[in-house]
Amino acid sequence: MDCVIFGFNGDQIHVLLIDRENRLKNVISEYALPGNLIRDDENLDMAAERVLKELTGLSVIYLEQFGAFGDPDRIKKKEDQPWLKAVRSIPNARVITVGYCSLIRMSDYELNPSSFAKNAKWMPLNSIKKLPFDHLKILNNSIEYLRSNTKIKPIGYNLLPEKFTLNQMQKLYEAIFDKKIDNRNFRRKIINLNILDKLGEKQSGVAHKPANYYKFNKERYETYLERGFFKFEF
Amino acid sequence: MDCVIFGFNGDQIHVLLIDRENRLKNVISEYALPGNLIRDDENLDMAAERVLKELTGLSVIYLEQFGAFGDPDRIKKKEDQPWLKAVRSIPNARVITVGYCSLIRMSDYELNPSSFAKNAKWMPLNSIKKLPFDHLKILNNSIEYLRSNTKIKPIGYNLLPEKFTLNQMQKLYEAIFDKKIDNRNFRRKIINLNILDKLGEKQSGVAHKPANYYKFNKERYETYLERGFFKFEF
DNA sequence: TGATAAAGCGTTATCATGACATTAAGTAAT
DNA sequence: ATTACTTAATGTCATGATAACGCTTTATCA
Repeated sequence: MDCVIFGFNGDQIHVLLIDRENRLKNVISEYALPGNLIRDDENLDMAAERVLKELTGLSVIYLEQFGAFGDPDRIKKKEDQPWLKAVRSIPNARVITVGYCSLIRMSDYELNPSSFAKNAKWMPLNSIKKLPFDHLKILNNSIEYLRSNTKIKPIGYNLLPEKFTLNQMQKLYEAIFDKKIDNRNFRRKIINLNILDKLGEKQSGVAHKPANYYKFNKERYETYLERGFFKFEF
Repeated sequence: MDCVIFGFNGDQIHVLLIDRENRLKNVISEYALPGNLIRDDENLDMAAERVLKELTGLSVIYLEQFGAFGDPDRIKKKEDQPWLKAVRSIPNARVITVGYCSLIRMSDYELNPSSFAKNAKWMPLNSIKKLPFDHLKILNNSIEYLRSNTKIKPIGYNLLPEKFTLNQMQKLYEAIFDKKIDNRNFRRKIINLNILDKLGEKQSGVAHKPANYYKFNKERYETYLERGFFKFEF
């Protein structure tokens, strides 16, 4: 069970990683996706929730399964052995993992790592070049999943602040798809979905024309999702 | 590891099931998705291929993973116990399964079931109301996967006969989406994809205007897939 | 030779898309 | 008070895709 948690801070996509360092047992500092074994009495969704909570302190997140990974040699890299020996009762047992991912707004969640993981931290997606096991592959698959999913349903509901400006939302899309989007076309498309409410409020204290705040209309957003709808691209 | 193999006979979608009957060990006749345990030395894709081959005799099929299933009680149904006791060394061990699916043309494959499964047979999708374990859930998930996938890439390449008429192809789409499609619009859209070659040949022996045969142009079809493309609906 | 059955063609109105430039509304500096 | 600066916000047009729809063609069969 491994979790890929994407966070957005208004500018960049980040991924939540934990440090597996364990000095007592001679495991050097290294960041990895939060993951652990599944227990016999829980289903996969529950396991994902529990593992994430235990390792990072995060809870009440909607997690989605995006794939299973089971190369026999995924835990055979030399540098991963000390950690396996330190924490697993059968260090070299075959392990198949199921990947779960989620999107959250970074500012909403305080990170409360348990003692198991010495640290949990946000890493900018672009700066992640190396991860233990097959975590890089898992991460890449989750990004692919995220992107293709975003084409099917509008995101942002779990990712943007309660109230936000259209330009913030646009930046989120630009971050996910890693490209510029025309702002007039973006606005037209989003507005026409009719799932946002324009609040009376405006930004204040900014040295330029203040933007209007919007929020998701929960009811219409959910109706929209239920209907199933497609073609959501830029 | 469970496999959902969809077949098309020109009219209806079928699913490949195996009969788990085992008289020696007191297991009564019942059809299930072909599935078995994963071995320690194979990856998931290989396991899916092997399991399918062993249970049904089918090989060289492109299998795609569509999900993992792991409710703790998925193997706890009373009526599934005799079979588990008959074939598993630890009958009540927790089992998580990974689902793979594929599409084939029924006429291409002779079914050569091994001794393990007394019989493999094609069942019309619509007539499947009950399956052991959580196989019904797995089947439903695979259909969902199939449909949403079909929106992203044109199918038929693995499913239609070598040469086929546009109306056959349309029937395939109608079967998958379970709805009528306007034939003029269907033709226009498919033709414009430019991945089919019109053969000179026509049907013969039919009591009406004979249809032209088409076939996939492998090269253009693959170029098309590589580019990645979206919006394939009716 | 006429009935029947499916194949196959073409038009039109509507809608979504992408490309593109200017004005509006605030703060900050002088 | 004026000007500079920065981001928000808006409108149009040409193009391409889509859905809805009716009629003609080509074969077999009676």
